[in-house]
Amino acid sequence: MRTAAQAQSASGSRPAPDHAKPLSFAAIFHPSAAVDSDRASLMVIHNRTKVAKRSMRSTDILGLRIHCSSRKESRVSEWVFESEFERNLFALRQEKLEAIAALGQSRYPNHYRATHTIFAVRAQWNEVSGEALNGTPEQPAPRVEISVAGRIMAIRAQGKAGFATLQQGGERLQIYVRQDAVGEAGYALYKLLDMGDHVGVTGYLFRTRTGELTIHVESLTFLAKAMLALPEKYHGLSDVELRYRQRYVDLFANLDSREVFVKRAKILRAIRRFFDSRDYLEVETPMMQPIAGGAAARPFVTHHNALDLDLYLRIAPELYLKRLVVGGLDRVYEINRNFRNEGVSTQHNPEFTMLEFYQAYANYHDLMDLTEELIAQVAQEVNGTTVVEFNGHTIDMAQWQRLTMAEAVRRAVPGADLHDGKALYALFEQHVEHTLIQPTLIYDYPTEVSPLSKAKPDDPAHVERFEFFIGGFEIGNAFSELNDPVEQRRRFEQQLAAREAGDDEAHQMDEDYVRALSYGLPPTGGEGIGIDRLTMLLTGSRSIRDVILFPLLRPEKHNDAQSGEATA
RNA sequence: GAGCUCGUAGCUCAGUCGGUAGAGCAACGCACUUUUAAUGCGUGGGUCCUGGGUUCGAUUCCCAGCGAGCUCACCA
Repeated sequence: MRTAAQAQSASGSRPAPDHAKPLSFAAIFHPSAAVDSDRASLMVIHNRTKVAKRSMRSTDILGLRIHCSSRKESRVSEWVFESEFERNLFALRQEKLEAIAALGQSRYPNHYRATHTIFAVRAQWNEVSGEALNGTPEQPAPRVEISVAGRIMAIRAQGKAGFATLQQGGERLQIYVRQDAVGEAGYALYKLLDMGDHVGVTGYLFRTRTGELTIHVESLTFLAKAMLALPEKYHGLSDVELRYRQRYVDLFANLDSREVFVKRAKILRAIRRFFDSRDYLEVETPMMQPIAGGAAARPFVTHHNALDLDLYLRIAPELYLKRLVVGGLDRVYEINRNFRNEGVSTQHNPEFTMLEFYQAYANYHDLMDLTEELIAQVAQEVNGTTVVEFNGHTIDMAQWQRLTMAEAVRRAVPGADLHDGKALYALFEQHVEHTLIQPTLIYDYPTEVSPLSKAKPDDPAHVERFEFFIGGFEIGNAFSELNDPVEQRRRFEQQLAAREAGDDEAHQMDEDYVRALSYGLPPTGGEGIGIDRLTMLLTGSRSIRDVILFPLLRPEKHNDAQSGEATA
């Protein structure tokens, strides 16, 4: 209901109401969608006294109801505004916007041309002294004229002058606005500004008596208004649910949060550089697949209407990437989303980002070397060091340990039976995995637990497979790929039997994949690395939701509609 | 899916041994031309998550629901 209304108003096609209705968000945001007198009535809410405000809640103004607090009659507003406080604030800011327009400023200007980003200003003048910038009364320094734009994150007015802090590009810079420099209209504009507003300023750089680099503003341009209140300026937004649901607020209110996603982008860039420089080809394979293969997991199902075809969101790109190697793309990698219809936790999100790469003529030993190099190099590029702090541990992403699974289990569980593959793997998961804080490669997995891996030539009980662990959880999984089509078909048939026995995570038969292998897959090594988890490590984030911009949450329910039905 | 914890102003948090609530920031008004969590004085703002129960009375106690966090299980 909410989304439909918003979509309609956003498209501008919503017809004007044919009779007076409670003032809606759409009406405020798209004045053309509201009758003119709706706007006029907004203007009335000015200089309210307590008495005036109270009476306004239940009184018609100009024959139109404002409904400041009549929640049940104003459902659309109810969806948008959290409270009467917000509703009033929005209306008040709307008036300020009109007052700003009356000063000759555009309400929502189309552009602003700054000469510098705040980052650039800091880069160039952060170390320049106050003497050099300000000069002396006898010998003033030549002025550094610049203009920057940003969001107001702090504002302090003091009579006929004031300071504000602009934030842009994750950096902050103070501005100083005084009436005798910007004029009466300019200062009137300054006084109409609120925390969260966007402005552009032109002026010259100086340092205050406390030494802070500041723009002495000579021209102030209004750019956009914040119609809602910002989070508390000292603590920021700390409610984790709000941070995830309203990431747009989290990102500008908590610069640490922003930094995580900047780093995430750097990680992706570093990975691409790493593989590009080794002649890997970046590819994109289907996210919607008729058969969800390449991993053991429950898929999401969707439907293509025109083809009347059920499709699965992919649980892995693996089988398509190996088809490409059959096709002669010897080195391929893909960084993209996988979808698994399973639980959520601090380490699991239903959609997550996976790097997978395949290299013809390589085996798992080659991939071990490549992995250690990749992780160390990415850490170095992103953090400038290979050492990270994670969950109270100091981890060096360049110091690796390699152990066979049998050896790892033997150390943790003396006297354990190392010959039963499934039991060995269970012991590993139970006793070893969470202890692998420092980067560790575990190799030579039991064949029983590795259906897609190639057996060791001299030891059919083990396969050429490794996983690697950092911070106590798995980051990647790699093996020499099974490329015998007869063996592959046999394993699919085993999976099919398991599926019929009720295992809905067992692989489906993929005839076309077997056919691809039948054309000849060269000996190939392949690996998958969880990008979200790697990002957690490199940013010190303890939850996967802290490294995913919009993690999956249950939609918020608005209680008056829901609870009414529930109790009926 | 199970267990534990949490839900009070826009935000960050107190508090009520059961008698319908407070602070700081934010907002509004006034003062203030080098402040920076500006300051001073004043004002407004709350279905204390929702529903039910116990009670003279529930934001507080009990039950259920919704949402979130953590841990465990499955999984990467």
